[in-house]
Amino acid sequence: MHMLSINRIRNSKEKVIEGLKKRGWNDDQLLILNKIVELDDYRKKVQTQNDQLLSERNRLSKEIGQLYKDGKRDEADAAKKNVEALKEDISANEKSMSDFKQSLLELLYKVPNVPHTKVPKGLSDEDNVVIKGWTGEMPQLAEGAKAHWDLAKEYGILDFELGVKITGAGFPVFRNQGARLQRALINFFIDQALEQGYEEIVPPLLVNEASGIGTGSLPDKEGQMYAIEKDALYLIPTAEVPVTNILRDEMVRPEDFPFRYVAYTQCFRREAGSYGSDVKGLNRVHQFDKVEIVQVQHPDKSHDTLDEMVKYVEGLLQKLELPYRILRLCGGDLTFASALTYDFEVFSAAQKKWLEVSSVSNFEAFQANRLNLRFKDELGQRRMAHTLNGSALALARIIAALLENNQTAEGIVIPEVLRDYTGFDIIKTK
RNA sequence: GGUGAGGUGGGUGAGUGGCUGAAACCAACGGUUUGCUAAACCGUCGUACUUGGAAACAGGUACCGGGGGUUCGAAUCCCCCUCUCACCGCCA
Repeated sequence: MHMLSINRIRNSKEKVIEGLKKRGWNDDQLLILNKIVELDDYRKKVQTQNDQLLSERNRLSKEIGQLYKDGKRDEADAAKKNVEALKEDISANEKSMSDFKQSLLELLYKVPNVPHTKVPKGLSDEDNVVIKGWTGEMPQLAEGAKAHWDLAKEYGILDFELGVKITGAGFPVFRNQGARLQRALINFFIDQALEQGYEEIVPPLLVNEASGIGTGSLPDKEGQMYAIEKDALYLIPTAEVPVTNILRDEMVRPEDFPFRYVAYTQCFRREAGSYGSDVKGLNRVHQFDKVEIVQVQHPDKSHDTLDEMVKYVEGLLQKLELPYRILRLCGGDLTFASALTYDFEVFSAAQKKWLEVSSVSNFEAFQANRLNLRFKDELGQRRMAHTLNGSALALARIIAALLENNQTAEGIVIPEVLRDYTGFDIIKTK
């Protein structure tokens, strides 16, 4: 879990409260904020006290050294007794300080990011606001149009059963033109990002614990990540994890803003507990491909950057000629770390369903607090950088929509922009 | 997997119990000099927490890979962990 800085809770409590209410926090839950400040007050008090004791100990120790040099053994031994008394107090203080810190952290980890003022109130996805709906034509499918899992079979491009045999449910096997379509999309997305000036990254797919904590993927309560216990490593659920950690524990130069990274990776999600029609076919799988964009930006500019990223993702969907809509997530649907998130959904015509294909978020300083990602501003003050990321895009569901929307009597038509990448313009049966 | 050597500030690298928050050099920043550039010279130059202060700043504490221990006192001694490097083994 990421966290809010205590100072933010101290200094702008009203705004924090207002924001958390948007997430549906009630008065009882809000009491946590008071407890946090209270605990921190205690911590400060104890620390100040302890620092004085340590200061005293240091002073006496120096004296003892001097006394020994001067050959005044008796006086030195007497002074030692004094220090020993101090030591008991010190260790008691330290114990209570670490207890305070522990409880403080436990509380802090429960507090999600404060939603941006633009975030609408609401408890569930029903309260998300469509800020841009689809006004164009919807795909006109012939009678008997098939869902992508049936098309997959018919054209021999995607095999779910084979995946079950090799690994288990949720690990589809792409083959033939399906495999090539997948690779074409990856290259198309990366090339598009490169044109925008993103730096391409090929990160590790396994991360250590520190990286998992840095982006808030750990501690992993829901068991969302695949863990390799023997080596204390985790399979990444998204490229966000390794890529955002590039700048963990760094003090960056403000003139280097924005940092812009694009990374294609496979993503692994246990999706524990999910079931039903939502998980059919490519709608939700344990392993999928995704091209992710990550930016690290100056706090004053991060929301402009968010808008820019939203526009960029929108452009991708336009080029793929997919019907899409953009949603601004309400407080209740916002992820724990996000201050403002836009979701992109494409219409998958045969399922008659909107499928989420991208989520673009500004985490503001929430992640940076945990990542310890800072910069020195014009005044020499240290400040937390803002982090943002977005899928651009997640492949599995894009393929689902492409297959369904572009099916014709002749075969599945490949969008214009992808043809140079696929090397064919239609998927046909053998 | 085996053996050996190491992790010190942005970098290189001194430092084997008190005078070391840490030499020196490099980089960086500010300044002097200069027609400009370079050079030279002078100065500044870690982070976190905390106390006082509106602030500039001043004080205190902690930090030399991480954790624990010995000691009046630890970068320095002891234990555990971890990472890096080298060589060997295995291997895409």
